[in-house]
Amino acid sequence: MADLARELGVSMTTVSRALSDHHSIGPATKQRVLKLAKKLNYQPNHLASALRRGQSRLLGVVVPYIEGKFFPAVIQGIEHAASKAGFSVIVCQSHEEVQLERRNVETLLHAQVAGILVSLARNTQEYQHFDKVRSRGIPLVFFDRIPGAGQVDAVVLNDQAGGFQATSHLLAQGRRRIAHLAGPPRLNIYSQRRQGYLDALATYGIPPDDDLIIYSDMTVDDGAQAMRQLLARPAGRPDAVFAAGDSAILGALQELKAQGLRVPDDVALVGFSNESFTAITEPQLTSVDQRCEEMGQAAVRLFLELAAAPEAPFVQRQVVLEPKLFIRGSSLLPAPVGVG
Amino acid sequence: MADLARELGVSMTTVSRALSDHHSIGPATKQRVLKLAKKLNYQPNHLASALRRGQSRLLGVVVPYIEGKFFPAVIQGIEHAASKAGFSVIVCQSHEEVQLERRNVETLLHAQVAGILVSLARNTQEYQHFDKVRSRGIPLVFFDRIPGAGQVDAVVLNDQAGGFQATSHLLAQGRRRIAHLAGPPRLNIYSQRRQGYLDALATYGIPPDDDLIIYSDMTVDDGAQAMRQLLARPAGRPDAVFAAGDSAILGALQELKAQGLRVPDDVALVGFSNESFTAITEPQLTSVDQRCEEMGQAAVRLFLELAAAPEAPFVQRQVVLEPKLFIRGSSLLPAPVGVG
DNA sequence: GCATTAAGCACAATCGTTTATGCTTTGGAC
DNA sequence: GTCCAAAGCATAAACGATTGTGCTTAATGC
Repeated sequence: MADLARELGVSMTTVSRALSDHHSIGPATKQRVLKLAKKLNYQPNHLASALRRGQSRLLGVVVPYIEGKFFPAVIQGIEHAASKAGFSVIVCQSHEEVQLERRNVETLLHAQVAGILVSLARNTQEYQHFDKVRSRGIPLVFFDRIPGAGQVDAVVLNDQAGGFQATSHLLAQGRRRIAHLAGPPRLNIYSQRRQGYLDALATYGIPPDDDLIIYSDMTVDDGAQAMRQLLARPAGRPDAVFAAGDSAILGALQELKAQGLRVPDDVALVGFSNESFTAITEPQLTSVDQRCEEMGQAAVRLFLELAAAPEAPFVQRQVVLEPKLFIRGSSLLPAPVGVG
Repeated sequence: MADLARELGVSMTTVSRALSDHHSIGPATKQRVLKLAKKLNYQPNHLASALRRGQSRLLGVVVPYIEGKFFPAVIQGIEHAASKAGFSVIVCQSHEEVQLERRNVETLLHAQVAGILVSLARNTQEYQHFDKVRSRGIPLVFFDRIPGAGQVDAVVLNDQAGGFQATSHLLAQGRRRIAHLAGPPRLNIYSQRRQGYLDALATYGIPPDDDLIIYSDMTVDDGAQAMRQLLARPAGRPDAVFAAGDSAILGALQELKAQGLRVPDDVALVGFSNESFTAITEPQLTSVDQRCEEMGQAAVRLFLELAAAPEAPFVQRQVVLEPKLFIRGSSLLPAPVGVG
C-alpha cells in the first residue's frame, strides 16, 4: 500500500479509503488508485485488516463428522453462500466429543473468525463453551443439532414433520404395527423424529407401544441388533420399521435378509437422511431427505443477518426447513400377485 | 498482554519472551508470567502474531470434492496431524473445476496460510496458479492427484501397485479376459492404475486388448454404460472387470444384474477406493484401499518439513504409500458346487 | 579494585491496515 | 468581501504481538 501511495503522490489514508470506497475520496482519485492497484497487482493483507478492525472474513464451522452425505452437503451449501459473501470457511470436526467441540471453538476464536456455525456433538449437554463466543459479540448459529435449552439462533429441519411423513406413508400402505428405531432423545433431531412418529400413529388412532421403540446410537450394527430384538418380541414382529437414520435402517434390512424375511412384503422399511446408499440396496430404501444444501445456505444467511446488526438486542431467530420423503421399494405395497 | 505486563511490573517484551520460552528470560520470571497468564485466562491474538511474523498457523487444503469416503478420510488425517502440530485447517473444494481451484488458492493466500495442500481438479492442465504460492515461499504439497509435469513435493498412493494387485488377483482366480474401466488418463492416479493393470496382464503373458479398456469419468452411469458396451463386444464378454473407481464398478454391477448375469460367476468385479458401500452391495465388492488417513498425515508431515527449512534449496520429495486389496464376494471363485 | 562477561530485562521499531481528527481548498450564499 | 459548508486529503495513533539493540546488574578473573 505504501508503494501505491508513493507512486501516486498521495497518503496511505487516501489509498486505503479509495480501495474501500470511502465517501471522502473524490471519484477521480478513486479511479487512479484502483487502476494502479490493479497494475501493481496489489494484494491486501487480510491479516492486518482483520487485526485492525477486529474482524476477519473467516467463518468457522463445527460439525460432528464429515462422513456420509449430510454434513458434506451442508458444508457445501455453507461454502457456496459464504464465498458469495466474501467469506472463507474453516471446517472442524468434533467427532461427537464435547471436549473436541470445546477445543474447536477455542481454535476458531483464536483464528479470529467472524462467526461460528455449529452442529452439536452427540454428548454435548452443557453449553458454556459457547458463552465466550457470545460475549465476544461473535455471531453464533446452530444448525440441525441444536441446544435443548436456552435461546439460540438456529436453522433446523422440521424433523417432526419428517417423522410424521415417514410414518404416515407406512400407515397409508396398510401397515399397523410400526416399530421405531430412535436415536438419543437428548438430541433435538431424534426426539422430534420420534414425536412425528407418535403423532402419525395418533392420527390413525393407534396407541403407541413402548416395546416397539428402541433407542440406540443408530449405527448399522445398532440397527441390526434392534431388528433382532424386534423380531423376537413375543407379541409378534412388526410389519414396518421407521428408523431415525439410514445406517440403522440398513442394519435392519441386513438382519431381515439374514433371517430370511422379505422386504417390503414381510416388513416395510423407512429411513432418514436419504443417504446415497439408499439407492443401491435391494430393495432400495425409502428415506426422508433433509435439504442439506439449503440448510447450509440458510445458516450463512442467518449469520450474515446477525453480523450486519452487531449491537442489536438479541431476538431468537429460527429457520425451519421442510423435509421431503423419497419413496422407494422398501416401503411400497407388495405387488398383489405372486412375488418371489 | 499489556495487562500481564502491568500486573507483574515487567515489560511486554518480557511477557512475550516468557510465553515463547525465550532464552533470555529467567526461569523465575517465566513461571510468574505463565502463572498469571493462566489466571487471567490470557488468549494470544494469533492474528497479531501472524502479522508480525509473516506466518500464520493456518493450513489450507484444496480438494476436488468431499463426498464419498476418500477425501473426508484424508482430511481427517490432515486435521489430526495438523492439530497436533498446532495448526488449524481450512478446507476448500474445487468441484473439479480449475477456475475454482485457482480462486481457492487465491483465497488461501489472502488468508495468509502457512502452507497449502492440494489434490488437483480433474481438468487442471496448467499449473501457473501455484507459481505464486512458491514464489511467496509458502510450502506447497500435492497429494493423490498431482501435476503431470514439473518437480513437486507430493504424497501419492502407489496406484500402479493397486492396479497390479487387483488385476493379479483376478488372474489368480482364473480369469483371463479382463476388462478395465479407466479414468481420464491425464490424471496420474488413473494412468497409474491402468499401468498396473497392463503390467499384471503382461506378467501372465496376456496381450492387452484395447477393446477391453474403456475410458470415462467413472460415475455410476459411466460404469453401467461401459458395462453395456463390454457385453456387446462381438469378441464375447469379459469374464472380469477391474475399474479404477468404486462408483464405476457399482454401475457395472447394476448393469450385469439388469441383464441377468451373475457376479462373480459370469463376471468378476474389482473396484478401487474401498468405499463404504462396497460392503453393502450384493455381492460385496472387492476393492483397493487407499490408506486415506495415512495420506493426510504424510502430507502434513511433508508440509512441516518444508516449513522447517524455508530457505533450503528445492529437493523434490515424494512419499509413496502402498495400497491394500480388500477381497470380497464380487471377485471370489464361485463355489465349485451348485450355486443359485 | 577494575575490566570483562553474561544474564535479565526494557525501549522502541515494526508488521500492513484502519480511522479519528484536523487541515486546506473550493464554491456558494449573503 | 466575509463567512460557512463541504469536499478532499494528510497526520498520526491505534490493533497486539515480535525482536534487534542496548542498558543495568551481578558474577568472575586478574
